[in-house]
Amino acid sequence: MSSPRALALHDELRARGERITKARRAVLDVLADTDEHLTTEELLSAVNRAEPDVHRATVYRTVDRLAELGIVEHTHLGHGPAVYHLANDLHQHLVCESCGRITEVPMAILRGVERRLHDEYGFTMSPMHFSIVGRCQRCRDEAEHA
Amino acid sequence: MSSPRALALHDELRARGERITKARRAVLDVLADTDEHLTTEELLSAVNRAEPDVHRATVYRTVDRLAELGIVEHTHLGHGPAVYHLANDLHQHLVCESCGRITEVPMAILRGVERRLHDEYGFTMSPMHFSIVGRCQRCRDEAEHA
DNA sequence: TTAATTGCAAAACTTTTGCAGAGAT
DNA sequence: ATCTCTGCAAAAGTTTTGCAATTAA
Repeated sequence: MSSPRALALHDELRARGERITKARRAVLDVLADTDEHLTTEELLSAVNRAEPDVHRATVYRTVDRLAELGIVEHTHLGHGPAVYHLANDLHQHLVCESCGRITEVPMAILRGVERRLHDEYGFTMSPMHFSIVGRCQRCRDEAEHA
Repeated sequence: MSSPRALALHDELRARGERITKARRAVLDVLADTDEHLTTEELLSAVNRAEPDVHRATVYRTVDRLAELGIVEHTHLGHGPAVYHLANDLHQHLVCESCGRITEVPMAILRGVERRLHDEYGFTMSPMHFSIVGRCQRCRDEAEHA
């Protein structure tokens, strides 16, 4: 039931000397199968639908490992737990502090800051780990008409 | 023992109908007295040096209240607890993922992104709540010579 | 075989909450 | 006097860890 995308990841992992277990397979299957950003708790539920015995601690350890390997990334959308997703397709998250809507924007939006931080501060920015908080168009409009 | 800055905040709070208690006084004194960014735990220790009976829960409630009033802000530097500081003097934090060094840069650095997010996405950015993670000059140099 | 990985249970860590009493205005 | 705020204790929510057993390679 693993998608082609998941299968490719299995191969990559094996090539890097990692073991493919039923827990890891299930985690990768879930992540490869969705565009959502999942908390560990959501990930656990989804994994448990396929593999009821996989333990919460294993999910934590698995995403940690996958993160070290650069295969998953996590992001903080706000307070509360981090959300995980596959590491391809990097993008930046805008979170509306009013309605919670999440908008994904290309990393290119940050190129200017990236350049300035590098030139003026010698600081090399990593792909954004945190979201940008603010207010979306719709909520802004609503606020104006109030 | 309250600094002039702290005293001004007492006045502001009273003017806004808030009560000045020994816990709140202590919290404000600590925050007004440092340029550091403190976790609640650090804040608690500092507060307890002056007021040993002030409880952890009260510190949480106090910073929450002060945040609602716009008097303090908190920022996430990385994983782990948030850090609190007085709300004036807004700046953006760069955190080096290698050595942990924190660099403060003026918010102006983000003006370009702010503009693009507004123009292209109708999104109004709030003063940055999250830090920018990356690698500082020194760690970058060290990595190159290895 | 054997070293990595897991399940479990327990703990660690951060934050929140209900409630009765203390305290600021 | 009134109503906010506090201390306490307990719980809730998230993540980590030690260890023995399992399992992929």
